[in-house]
Amino acid sequence: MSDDAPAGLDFIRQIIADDNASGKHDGRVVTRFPPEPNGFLHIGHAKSVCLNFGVAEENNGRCFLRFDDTNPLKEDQDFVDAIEADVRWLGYDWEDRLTHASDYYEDLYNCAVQLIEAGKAYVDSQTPDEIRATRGTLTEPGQNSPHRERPAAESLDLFQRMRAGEFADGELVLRAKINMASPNINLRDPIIFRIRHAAHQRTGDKWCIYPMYDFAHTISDALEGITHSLCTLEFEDHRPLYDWILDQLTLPHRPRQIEFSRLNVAYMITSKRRLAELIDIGQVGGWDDPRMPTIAGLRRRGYPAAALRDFCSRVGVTKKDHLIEMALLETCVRENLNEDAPRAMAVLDPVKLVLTNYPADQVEMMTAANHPQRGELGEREVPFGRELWIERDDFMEDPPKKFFRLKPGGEVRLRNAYIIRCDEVVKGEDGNVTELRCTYDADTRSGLPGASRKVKGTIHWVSAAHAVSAPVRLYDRLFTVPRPDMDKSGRDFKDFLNPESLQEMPAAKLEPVLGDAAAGAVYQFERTGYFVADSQDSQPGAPVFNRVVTLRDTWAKLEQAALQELGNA
RNA sequence: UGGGGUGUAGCCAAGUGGUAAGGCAACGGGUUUUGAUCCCGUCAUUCGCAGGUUCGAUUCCUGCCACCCCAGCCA
Repeated sequence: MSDDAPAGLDFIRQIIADDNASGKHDGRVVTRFPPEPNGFLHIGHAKSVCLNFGVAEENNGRCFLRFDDTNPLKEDQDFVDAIEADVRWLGYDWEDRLTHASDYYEDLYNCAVQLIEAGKAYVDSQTPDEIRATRGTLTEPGQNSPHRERPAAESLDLFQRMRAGEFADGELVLRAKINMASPNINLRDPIIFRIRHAAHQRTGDKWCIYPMYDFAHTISDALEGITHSLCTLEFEDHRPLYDWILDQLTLPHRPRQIEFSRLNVAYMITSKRRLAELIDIGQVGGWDDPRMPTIAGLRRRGYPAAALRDFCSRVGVTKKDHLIEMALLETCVRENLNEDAPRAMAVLDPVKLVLTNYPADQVEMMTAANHPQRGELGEREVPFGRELWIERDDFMEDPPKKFFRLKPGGEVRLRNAYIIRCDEVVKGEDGNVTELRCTYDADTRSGLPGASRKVKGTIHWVSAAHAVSAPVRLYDRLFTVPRPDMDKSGRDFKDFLNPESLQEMPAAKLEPVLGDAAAGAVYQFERTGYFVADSQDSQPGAPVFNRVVTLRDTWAKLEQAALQELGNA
């Protein structure tokens, strides 16, 4: 995926390489990506997808896409479909290895029976409150359940009747018998099966008892022959339970769990619960809103899958808590898009410019390259006339030093066309510029010898007579602080929403080719950024554009530095 | 004050007993009809802190400090 010189293997790939060298699994590498279908995948999942599928690919191994569907109350087939689409879009293929924890419900039940018969699990009749109250705290041990020593035969009978539907939700629970005094709370007789009279999206009403994560996940790993079960750090203290389960049961294979730190990107949140909340309150349009950190959102935003893969690879895999700067993600996107995106001109915030010495009825077709570095991408004709739209930002009446764009009496090049001079500034009642009256230098048309005359600035434009109008949306970060979910003062993440995360440009004027942009097509609007024709809202001949990312902008940086200077003075 | 983790530049991240890779960012310079791209250069006498072992430590030992995770019949 990356052609960069390999910087040593990350610790997981190192473990795998060592296992391969020692012949631990006869050289087999089997991994799995195990999402719960209770929401859309986000950028953090992308890291896990790339790791699990990537590591398998690199070692001629296999990777399962396994849905961890053990909680019918929260899960939904729509999420299953979305997750499959996202993984596929990211560029990975699970071939025939699409599985579900629910595929193993019968095995899981049998494993539970095995545990009960071995005296390693018991049915507890305590209420949820009692169980919570006797679990102890971080510093105090828990107390044994009064039913802990219930005879195996009795537990077995109760467990069978739990399955048969004789009890209500919460009435009974199956617990592993480990150690209520363990300093690791996960080992204090964890619940492994609970009653839930709820229809499951795959098994329907067949079951009314459902396994808990630790039990289902561990055994699913073993049944699938997973060699390296990669998960995030918060499961680190579940590993003793994972290993305990493997120790008690007769399973065909012994997987190993390895934990790595989850991906955190500044100004983003990756909590499905919180993302769902943003949708509920109407802050965003849905899971695929272009501002969402979901795979679907990033895709709709115009981020290429290859850029996401590159990002995950550049971020690395460690056990360190980190906060990746957005700049890295944006660099990956720009690098990818710069390669292939055809260039075009679009004026986002237009102001009228009239060439007073240009014939009113004349139209010239200007030749423009579709890519400055890749001639093979061809050229196109762009109509030019007496009245043009230019970017409001590209004119300043009283500019600072080093402003290379248009100013009264100043010259600038119109990209792919002529050098012009600004003669007159027309303003409205409110003092805003309504029109710039300029003259063009006929000798300086692009391609003509006179074009070699140097002027400091080049600006983009669109012929007013030929302009296509289209909605353009500018997106910015959803939050105003790097860690909206980690506020020390206890404020809610919603308190940090960026009111300017979406800015609509209703008057944008595009050059004609852009009017035919196909949904999903990405262009570089020269000097402003990369834009994608929205996959949902674009109609044939009537595109709606989303800004993917801005171009790197040295001028904006200078301006900001100047402002900072003023502020400090 | 229990248990489990983690601490290498602004942000990531290699290195794990022999004297600090690489990327992003930043900053300088060159090319440029995108202030884009591209190219060149600069950017840790130092590896959370304090001791110790050693000819020599980011790497080994001891102590301390900081941060993250865990008390769902969620995953």
